[in-house]
Amino acid sequence: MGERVLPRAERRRRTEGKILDAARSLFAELGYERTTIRAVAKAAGVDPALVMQYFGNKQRLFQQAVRMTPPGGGELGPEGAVEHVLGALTMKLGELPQSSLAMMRSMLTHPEAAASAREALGEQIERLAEALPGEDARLRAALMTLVMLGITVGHQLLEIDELRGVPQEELARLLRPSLLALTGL
Amino acid sequence: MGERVLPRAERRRRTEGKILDAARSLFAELGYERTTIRAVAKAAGVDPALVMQYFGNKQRLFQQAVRMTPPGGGELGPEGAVEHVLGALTMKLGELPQSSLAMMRSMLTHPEAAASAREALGEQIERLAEALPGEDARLRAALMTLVMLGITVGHQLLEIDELRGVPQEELARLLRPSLLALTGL
DNA sequence: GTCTATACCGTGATAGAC
DNA sequence: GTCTATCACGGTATAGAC
Repeated sequence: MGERVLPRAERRRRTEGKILDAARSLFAELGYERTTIRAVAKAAGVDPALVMQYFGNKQRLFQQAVRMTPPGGGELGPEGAVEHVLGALTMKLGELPQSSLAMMRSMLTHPEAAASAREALGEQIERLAEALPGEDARLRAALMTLVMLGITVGHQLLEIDELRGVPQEELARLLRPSLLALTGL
Repeated sequence: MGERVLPRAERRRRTEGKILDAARSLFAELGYERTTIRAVAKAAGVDPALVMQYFGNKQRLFQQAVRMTPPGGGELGPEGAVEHVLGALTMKLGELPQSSLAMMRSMLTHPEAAASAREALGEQIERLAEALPGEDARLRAALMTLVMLGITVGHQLLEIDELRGVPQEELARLLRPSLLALTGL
């Protein structure tokens, strides 16, 4: 036989991609427990058993779906750190990668998501701490990170009324003095 | 027959109490989905079907377990509002009522818990907004509330390393200027 | 009235048929 | 390489024992 138009490796890769896209979307919307393998398969247009075949179990499907390359941060002073943190807000409403939303959505109820969240937050805390002066830089960095976590959770996941439709620049403007106060200057 | 030592109404009340205590504890630790009726029943020392008999379904058991009387707040100015918000931190580590933790634990993955959380946060936002000046009092109040939500989630539920063992007074000291900056003074 | 036993359906997971 | 059969577990409904 001649060369196939779509080599099996390529075909497999595309199918995996469809499954992961569907999984990210459902995990982000429903969280780990309420997302069923069967629903992911249906959304991806494949057989449920195929999902198991590819990813082994639900847990590994989740891991693959939320896998993220943490953006490496450069060097910056306290003010730069504040702007960097606020920058997360300036992504427009389509915004945060679905993988982040999926991880956050499940971080309080799924142990694996909690571990991923702790790790991701820990990295951000460490990066921020390097830009802050003083003994308690890590503690202040942790508080800054959790402040933004609270805003993001309330805005993106809980969809608190008071924040609906508020432009991100407005949020950044209101939060900036608050975060600066946490830098310890 | 003479008077019963434990009238059935009293006996029933105690059984319900045991079930609700067990439910609160498990919901707070595991969240809604991972908490099973069977596990609640076992922890309470009763038959699983009895839980159904009393509460109808898991959803209503959850509602009863997280039911809380919101503390009515008095009148206060912006500084008083900040201290009031910070006061939530000063509860010692045993701390937040388990009903609150149960609600927060599930608020991102269980629709009913999300509704309860939105309602509870909305009440606090409204109370804070009354103490703040300016056009955007409600927005500022929402941000203050979400700031505290982020800290609480990171501290109590995610158990972020950097906050472990930090005295609540220290947290309050670091956060006070940040919250004051949000009052819009 | 209070509680127990049992059965049904959906979900994650495994083994094996086509 | 894809799908079916089957199992264990959890939410739920019902029957009936005490």
